[in-house]
Amino acid sequence: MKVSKETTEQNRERVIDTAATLFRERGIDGVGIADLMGAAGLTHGGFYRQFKSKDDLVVQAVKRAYEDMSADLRQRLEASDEAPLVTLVRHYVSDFHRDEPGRGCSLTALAADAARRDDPELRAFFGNIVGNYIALLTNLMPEGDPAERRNAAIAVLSEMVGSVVLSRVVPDATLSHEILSTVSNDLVGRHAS
Amino acid sequence: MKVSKETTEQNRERVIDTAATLFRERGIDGVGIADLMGAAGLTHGGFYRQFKSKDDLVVQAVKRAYEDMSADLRQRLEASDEAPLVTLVRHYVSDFHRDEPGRGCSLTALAADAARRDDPELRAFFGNIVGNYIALLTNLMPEGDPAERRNAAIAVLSEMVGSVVLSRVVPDATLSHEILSTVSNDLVGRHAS
DNA sequence: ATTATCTATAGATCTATAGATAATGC
DNA sequence: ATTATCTATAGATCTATAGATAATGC
Repeated sequence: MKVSKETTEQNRERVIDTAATLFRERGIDGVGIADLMGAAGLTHGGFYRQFKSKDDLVVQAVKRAYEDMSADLRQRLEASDEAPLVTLVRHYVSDFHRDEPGRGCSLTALAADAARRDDPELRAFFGNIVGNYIALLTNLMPEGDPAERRNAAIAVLSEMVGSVVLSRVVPDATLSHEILSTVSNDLVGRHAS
Repeated sequence: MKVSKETTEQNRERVIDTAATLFRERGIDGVGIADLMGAAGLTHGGFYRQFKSKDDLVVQAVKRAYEDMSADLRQRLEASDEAPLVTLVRHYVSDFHRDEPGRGCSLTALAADAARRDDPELRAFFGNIVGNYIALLTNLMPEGDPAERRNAAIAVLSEMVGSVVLSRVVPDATLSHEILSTVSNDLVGRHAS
């Protein structure tokens, strides 16, 4: 039952990847250790040699989710001919993002969950995510002095996050899509360079 | 141990009120039946004479939360001299709302939770909440044709909800407050009549 | 010999039900 | 007699731990 160091590391990485997806899909309380380890092809007993606790995994999974989302975003921005802000908004505020929470932004999938937890490390990392998005959007703002651009970035991030949260809870497909397309067009129209 | 019909009804109402608060504070999975009944001054065995299931209570608690929030909002709008949109935004996008999720809007506290549940009645009611907020905000828009006002309403609601969700997860008090004051000023400045 | 993973289980939850109890309301 | 609430408990989770097992890596 022992396994090579390389396989051990792969197993651990696979558990983190699986958790990053499942937590975003089902919420933190919606994923048990046995569930998770089963989904990663292991049994639950091995978990506590890989991680100190469930909270420990949660932090690592949220970090992984953010890294993956950031890398995906970077690729999309490099591959696109449009203004980066337009590419970002069109991708974030989309039916795709709504329907694929497990591959999407933790701010839409897990922020409300995380806000209720008092784990300082988790909360600090969410603070970093928010700060990084604000910094990114501030840089992408086409006009205004630095303070104006930061304010615009905060407004845009709030609108992006809110629209995805609302679109996910609304069961009527027409209204759900209307929210996303309206916000996407509003942001692109208001801030396109 | 039996109790008068009047007291019975009071007890039931108190359980719903307690649930409306606790679910918003701790999330739906964060409140057990025993917890809830204890907080309402009863024992957990009585729960299933009052409600068909936990899901049944969840729907009623979210409805109660919405009714209470709506009544409070109506009072504030009536009592205020400012433009209703300004009063609404200043109240919704505020440190008070951030710090009192148990008395606030379910869209900020529970929408992400609810989006993961497949209870059609719960989802339908969240759809109604979103639809009602959009209708209210559409009416409060100072200018534009109906389609423009509806689009603006959707954008404003998204920004309101997003700002409160973000402010709650950010542990740094300065950044958290900055998000709320920036969004509040942005919305008031952009849409004040 | 070491150790990654396994099986098994402890102890604490959780939702839900069963049956006892005691006060209301016919 | 009816019934709202109580105590007690079933059965299914959940996080976490203990000890067995078997393959790696010295």
